[in-house]
Amino acid sequence: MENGDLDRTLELLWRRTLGTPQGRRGPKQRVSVDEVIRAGIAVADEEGLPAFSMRKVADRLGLKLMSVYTYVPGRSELIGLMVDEVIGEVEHPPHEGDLRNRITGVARHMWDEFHRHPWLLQVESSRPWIGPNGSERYEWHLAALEGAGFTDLEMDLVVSLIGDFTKGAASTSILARRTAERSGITDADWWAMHAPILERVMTPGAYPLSGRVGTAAGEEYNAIGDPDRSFGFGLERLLDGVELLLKNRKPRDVS
Amino acid sequence: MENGDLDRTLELLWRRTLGTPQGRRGPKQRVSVDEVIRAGIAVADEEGLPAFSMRKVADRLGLKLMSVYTYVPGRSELIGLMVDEVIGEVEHPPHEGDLRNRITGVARHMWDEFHRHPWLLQVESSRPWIGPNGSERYEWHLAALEGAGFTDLEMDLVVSLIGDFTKGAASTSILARRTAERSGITDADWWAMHAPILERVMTPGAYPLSGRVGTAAGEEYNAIGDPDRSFGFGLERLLDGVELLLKNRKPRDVS
DNA sequence: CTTAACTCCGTATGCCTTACGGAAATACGT
DNA sequence: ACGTATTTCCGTAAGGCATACGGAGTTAAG
Repeated sequence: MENGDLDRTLELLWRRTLGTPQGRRGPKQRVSVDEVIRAGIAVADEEGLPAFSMRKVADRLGLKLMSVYTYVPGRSELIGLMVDEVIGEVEHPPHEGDLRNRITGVARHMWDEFHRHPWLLQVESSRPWIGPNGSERYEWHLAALEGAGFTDLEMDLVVSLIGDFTKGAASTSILARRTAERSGITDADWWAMHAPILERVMTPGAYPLSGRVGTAAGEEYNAIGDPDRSFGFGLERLLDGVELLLKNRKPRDVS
Repeated sequence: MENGDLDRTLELLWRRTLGTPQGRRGPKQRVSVDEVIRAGIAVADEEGLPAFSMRKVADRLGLKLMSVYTYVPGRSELIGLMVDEVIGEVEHPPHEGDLRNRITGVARHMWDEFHRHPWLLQVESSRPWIGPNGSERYEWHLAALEGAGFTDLEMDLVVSLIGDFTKGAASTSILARRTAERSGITDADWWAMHAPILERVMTPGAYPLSGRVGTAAGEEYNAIGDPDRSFGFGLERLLDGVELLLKNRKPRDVS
């Protein structure tokens, strides 16, 4: 990616023309960049990022492979456009209630988004493509915390904390769902296949806690785990911890 | 993967022979399964999982591509073996001190492991291959919580919480590191390339909080973020939250 | 009505996994 | 001692992938 592609991709993201206003000669484009982006999202929704290919996008648009490259510079830039598009899909509702409510809203918003488009978890991006919807998202996250008593730095740290935890939890949840779908094997079947072999191979009594806790969890969940419940439980602990940070400080401010 | 591969892979993981004790005829194997696993780890360490290929493993061993398949059933099974091998690399120290100390130890142990072998984050696995080192790891995680006053179910939930958060935070950290290494561009340079374009494209004053907090964070970190610090900060909040769960219950037990 | 600009796409390069089958090497059974 | 079953190593081929490059055809500007 050289500078030309950077300019080009930011133009596409912000739907603005910065350089030469693009000549009008030559054949009309058969589809629009938006259609390319939406086709890309459809492919990724259905098959995940590893199976996402430029050819499949082309097929879906009725174009041949190489024509797609006249709309977007390349695969990774298209993915950047898809991400920003998807962030803009659902309105960011105004924040309401106390801090606890606000943060819960932010975390669940992310959680739902990951489940709507699981491939978001497979996009490897520090240094994201900065688009209008991503920018609005960060602003919305910060707005949830504004006025609660955090320093600016703490606001950034808390946003990271929510994001990291939600990302980790969602990734567990989505992996479990995808594994079940793709393999066509339930957790119970999977365990039934492993148990007899493992019994022969493990030293009996070697893992007492795992046995006890694993059994308790297995009976409660009827599965290896319950990702929704883990997310809910973790979020409550996390909120307790964040509230405590403010409680421990506020008395000093008052005195 | 059919049942033959499951048996075979569990045999390899636990270094045990379950079925027929394998005949001794034919040419000797030129390398050992352990060498294959170590070669795989070396490739993954250097290039990451997406670039990890059976051919590169073969090259490193002085074998031709297809010979590797006489040692392990396939790519994903080899990755399973690599994961368990890597988990066994560093001893699990006995847990010491109070709950806070113990959980911190567990979380930092995971954090370090992810940084030692970043490709662990790219292994997509609910339903992991169950090997001896992974089993010992789960037992060790639970042992950190045993006796603190959790129910069995809570023990499982707290382990998930630590894991999810650490995974999310480590993934941010490693992505930042890898991006910097691969691109050869610092965060500052990256921002210097974007800023002038974004200024032209964003409505001025559209993102007041982002501007304020982003500037504060940028000045503090001299980078987009400080993943180590985020991890430390998040872990403290999380520990506060987990401790609170016990504090709120213990008085009832006493009364 | 020429020509510049643009779209669409064929081809080629160089990756990847893994199914299949053949050749060579080895040790067991007799 | 010798045939034969077994095993290893590997060549080939099928069916994927991104993208560089250049050519053919289409359209609008001058």
